[in-house]
Amino acid sequence: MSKGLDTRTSILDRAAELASQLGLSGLTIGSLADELELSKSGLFAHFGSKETLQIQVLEHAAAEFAEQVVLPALREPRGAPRLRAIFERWLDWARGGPPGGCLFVAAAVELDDRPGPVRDRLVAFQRQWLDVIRRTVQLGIEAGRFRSEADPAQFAQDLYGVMLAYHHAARLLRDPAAAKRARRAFEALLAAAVTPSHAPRRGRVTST
Amino acid sequence: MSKGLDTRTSILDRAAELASQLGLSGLTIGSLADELELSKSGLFAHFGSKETLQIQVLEHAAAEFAEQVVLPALREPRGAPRLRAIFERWLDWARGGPPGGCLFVAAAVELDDRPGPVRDRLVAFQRQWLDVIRRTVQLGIEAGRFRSEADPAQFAQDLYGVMLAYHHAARLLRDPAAAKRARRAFEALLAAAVTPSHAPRRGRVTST
DNA sequence: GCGCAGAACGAACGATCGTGCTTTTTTGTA
DNA sequence: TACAAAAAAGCACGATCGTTCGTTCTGCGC
Repeated sequence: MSKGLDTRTSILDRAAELASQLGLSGLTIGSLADELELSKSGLFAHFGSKETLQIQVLEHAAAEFAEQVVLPALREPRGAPRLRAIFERWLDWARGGPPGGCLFVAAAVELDDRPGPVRDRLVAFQRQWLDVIRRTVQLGIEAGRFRSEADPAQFAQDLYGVMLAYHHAARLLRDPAAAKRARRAFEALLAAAVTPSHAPRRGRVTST
Repeated sequence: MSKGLDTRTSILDRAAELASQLGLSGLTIGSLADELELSKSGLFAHFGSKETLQIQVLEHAAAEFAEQVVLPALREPRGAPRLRAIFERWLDWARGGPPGGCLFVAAAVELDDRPGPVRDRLVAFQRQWLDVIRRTVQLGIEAGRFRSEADPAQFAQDLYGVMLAYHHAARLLRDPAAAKRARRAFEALLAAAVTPSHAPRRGRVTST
């Protein structure tokens, strides 16, 4: 049963790439099969329905996201270092990963009002991820490294905004300064959260 | 030639709604015609191709955006009031407008790597809009209301992030606190930009 | 070597996609 | 009121969509 899993994995790999460019519904079984030099029906048999395929693609991408972003970041010491690791690895994910940008960003906009199990699964993943960010901030507060007035949920939404703005500036507008500005925005966010005694380590962040 | 323009307008109205939910490529001529109780070919004759329809939809939405957001905001006095008007009207647009959220957000993610005239038109619109924000900040600086170190381009990307994060939190996650957090993020952004003598008028923004 | 399960295939299905035609209906005006 | 122009409809096309079915190939335990 190793052969089946092998092709299944390579299907999901390529499917995630395609979906990040064309969306989960723009992803088509026929063209996916062509690219992998499989028959449509042979590929189809692995999943049984397109909806199942879409969910498995999300699942597959989430596993990789956890491996490349979440888990390594959580190994960093709590407080600013861990937050910075989250940000940098997340940025790398959005930058280097698939050619079509982050699959979750594409899926989030595509599914935001299309009810169904695919959307439900995506929402669950996003909530999980925001929870990781929130808990990281909360832990930093409890450790005395972040101000007690800092708001974890606010920080999480703000950080998400930094990443989405990067995605927009870099991918749609092809702005070469997008990453630099994302970093500056993140540092400003972080500087506002750390306690004065743990002043920012990097150069002063004056603008915005 | 009034009748033709009438139906054409109502086609574009409904098409913009549909496209905000299903995307510009998810938008389908057949279903659009059904909803408007037109024949597929009758509707099609107005545009000649689906690509033209997509571009006209963008054009149509951009005109409405200018009318509802840009122009009114530019009538406010320069500096913080104008910036606040931009933000609030933009937020209203994303909130109230079409049932599927902001069409430009959907299109931005959908088209970010699908070259062609539709993408080109969208990029032009987005650049224009970011330019308005940048110039607004720049004018505020020149008027002495914003710090001279403030970075207009940085502010524009950051503000875009606030809006995108709102969109994500409100539309995908159905977070009822999304708008409140977006406002807080905006006020923090603004507070960091205004000159100390023009201190924030609203309550102190401590968190984040 | 035989038999069996899983994997892949080829062909076909109904539906719908965007897009051409030709014909009919509606509209504005002389 | 008649008539040209514009708008809408009707019909058909090739392609592609997701899906189903029966068949063939492949690898592995007995």
